[in-house]
Amino acid sequence: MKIATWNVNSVRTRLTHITDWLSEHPVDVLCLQETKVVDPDFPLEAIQSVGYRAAISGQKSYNGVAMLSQQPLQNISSGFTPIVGAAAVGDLDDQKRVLSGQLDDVRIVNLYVPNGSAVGSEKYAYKMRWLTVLKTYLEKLLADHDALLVCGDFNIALEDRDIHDPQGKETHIMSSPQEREMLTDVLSVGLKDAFRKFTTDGGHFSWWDYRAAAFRRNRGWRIDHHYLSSKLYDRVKSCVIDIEPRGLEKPSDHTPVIVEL
DNA sequence: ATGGCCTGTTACACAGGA
Repeated sequence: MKIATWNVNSVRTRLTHITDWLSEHPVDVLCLQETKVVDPDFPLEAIQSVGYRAAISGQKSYNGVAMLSQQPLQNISSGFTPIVGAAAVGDLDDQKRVLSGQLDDVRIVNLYVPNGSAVGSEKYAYKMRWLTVLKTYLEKLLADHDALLVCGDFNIALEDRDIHDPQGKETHIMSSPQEREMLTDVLSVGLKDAFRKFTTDGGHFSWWDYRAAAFRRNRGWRIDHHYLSSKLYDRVKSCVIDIEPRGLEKPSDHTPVIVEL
């Protein structure tokens, strides 16, 4: 089984990149983030034309997640609320960032973690609050599903080897010590990084800034991840980053990351 | 040289991204 994650920065603008990629890489499930479209306007026909169906949770202009799959997913759930209850979630499900579904025995969670804007900002506090609820959400899911895969755009690079240049990391969004501690705490529920099972060196990234020729110079960050429960971590065969779509005309600033179970 | 870009919006500059 192959599962991929890709922040496409607008599903409509990136539609041919997505359908071309699926035709060349027929993964079982492709998890998308930042679809930036309300559900009635999701480009379903184009997705269906390459043999996929879509579970979607979108909103206008911002955020939005989708799961494209060849076979129908089971037990699709959107947001934190169905798992942890409305009281714990508050307003956090107003932004569409969480989608989950099951394929065979594998429970898949697709996440678009808040960016956080700048360390210490209001959006940064929102990111921390969101991650606190995420931990509860994953704890509850793990209690019912020992084969759990949590993927998406985490907007956090956990280690210095995940950044082209760790200088200034203490105050930079995505690498501040508080963010790293918070994500480490979330993963302590029982999840491990699939990519680091196979690749230990630096220089491997999933996002490059549009500015300053960052991709050409490989000045990137590894912020898109697949985290696996112990059962799946033992079973995972590969985890690779496909940098090719980042080099296309008018690309997303992120590129797909693929696991094979 | 510490900035450079991109997307969507009842847009015509701005918010948000990372």
